Amino acid sequence: MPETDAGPGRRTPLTRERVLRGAIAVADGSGIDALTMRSLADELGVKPMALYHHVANKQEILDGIIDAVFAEIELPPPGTDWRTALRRRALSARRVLRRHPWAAPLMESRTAPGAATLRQHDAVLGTLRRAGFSVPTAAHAYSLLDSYVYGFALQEAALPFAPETAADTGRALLARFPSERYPHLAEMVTEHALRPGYDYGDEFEFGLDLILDGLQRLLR
Amino acid sequence: MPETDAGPGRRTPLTRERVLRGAIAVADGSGIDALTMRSLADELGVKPMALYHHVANKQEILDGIIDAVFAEIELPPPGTDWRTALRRRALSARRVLRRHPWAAPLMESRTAPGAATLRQHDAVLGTLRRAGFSVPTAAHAYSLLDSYVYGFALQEAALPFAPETAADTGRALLARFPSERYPHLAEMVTEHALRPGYDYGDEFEFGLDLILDGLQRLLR
DNA sequence: ACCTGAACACCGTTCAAGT
DNA sequence: ACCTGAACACCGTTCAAGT
Repeated sequence: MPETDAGPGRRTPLTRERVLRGAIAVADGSGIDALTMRSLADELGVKPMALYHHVANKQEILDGIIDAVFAEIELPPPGTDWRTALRRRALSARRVLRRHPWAAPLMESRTAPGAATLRQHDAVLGTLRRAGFSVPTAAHAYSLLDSYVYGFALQEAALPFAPETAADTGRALLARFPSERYPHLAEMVTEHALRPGYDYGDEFEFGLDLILDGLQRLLR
Repeated sequence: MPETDAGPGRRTPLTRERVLRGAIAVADGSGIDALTMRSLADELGVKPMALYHHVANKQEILDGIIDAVFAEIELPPPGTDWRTALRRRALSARRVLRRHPWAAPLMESRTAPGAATLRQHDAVLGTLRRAGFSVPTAAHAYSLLDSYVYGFALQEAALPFAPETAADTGRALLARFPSERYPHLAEMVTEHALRPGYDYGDEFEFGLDLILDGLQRLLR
C-alpha cells in the first residue's frame, strides 16, 4: 500500500535499492509475469516513469533482482571441511530458490552477472580448490552441483506436486489419463506421491548427498 | 477473390500442428520473447486472430511447444541395460534442450503436462523399476537425473561461456572485476575456460556419469 | 468453416515539462 | 534533483462481421 503521509518532503525517496526490493515483493506475491513497470510503480506509490530515474530499464531490474537473490544464499562457511560447507550452501540455495520460484527460470536471461553472483562463484570455487580439487575437476564439480540445485528448483517450481495440492493434482492426472497407458507413472503416483506426508522437496537431499559422495571419491 | 479451387498458389490451411511448428520456429530463431501472437501470425502468413481458431490462447501454445520438445527426446531404448538406456536418454534430452534453449526455463509455467511428457516419465520410471529400483528409490533417481539435465540446460542457455564468444566474455568479465577480488574465478577463467578448445558443454557427461555411478551403487 | 478489421485494456519506453 | 502527463509502438484477446 502506498504511504499516504501528508507533506511532500516526508515520503521515503525512491532508490535503486527500494526499486529492487519492491520488484522482488511483487514477483514473490503475484508471480514474475505480474511484475510490470506499472505494477511496480503502484507497489512503490509512484508513477511508472519515476522508476527510470533509478534504473535504466526493466532488464536492469531483472538482472538486479537475480543478483539480490544470489546475495540471499549463504556462502560456504570458511574453516569448515569442504563437504559440509558445500552441503550447507546447496541447502541454502535451494531454500532461497523455493522462496523465489521465479528466480531459477529467469537466470536464462541474465546477461551480466552481478557482484553477489560473482562472489558466490568465487567462494564455491575457492572451497573446492582448497579441498584439493584440480582446476578442471573443480569446474566439473561446480557445474554438477549448480546444475542440480537449479534444476531441482526448476522442477519444484513447475511440478504439479506442490505440497498442499499434490493429492488433488495427482488424482486429476490419473483421471485424465488411463493408468494402463502410463502404468509406471500411475504406480509412482498412487503408491508414492499420493501417500500422506510425501513432499517432493524431500528428494533434494538424496541427490545432493549422492553427488557429494561421488565428488569425495574423486579426492582419494 | 474466390480462390476456392485447389490451385498452385493456395495456402495450406492452418492446423494446430502448423501453429505449434511455427511457434517453435519463431522461438528457435528469435528467442521466446519474440514469440507473440502477431509475430507467429506473420510467420504463418496469416492474421493474428486466425490463430485463435486452432488454439485457445497463447498459454496453450506454450504448453503445446513444451510437449513437442519432449516428443523430440529419445525414449530410453527398451531391451538395453538400464544404465545405457538412461544415459542415452539424458544425452538426447540435453541435445534437444540445447537446440531449444528457451524450453527449460519455460517448464516452470507448464501447468498440464502433455502426452509426450507423460510418456517420457513413464518410460524412464519403467526402466528404473525393471532395473530393480524400488518405487521410492526410482523417485529419487528420476528427480536427480532430470534435475541435473534441466539444470545443465538452464546453465548452458544462461552462461556467458557460449562456445564462440567464451573468450570475449571471459576477458570482459576479468576486465570489469579486479581479479584480486575474485581470485578463484579469475584462475578458473584464465587457466581453464579461456583455454582454446574449452567447451562448457563437455562438462555434461562428467556429471551424468557420476550420477549414474551413484545410482548403480544403490543396486548392489 | 475458416479467416479478418476494429477495438479494448494492457505493455515498456521516450519526451518534454512540472515541482 | 526528483517526479510526472501525454504519447508511441507494441501486447493478448474479444466481438462482430466477412468469405
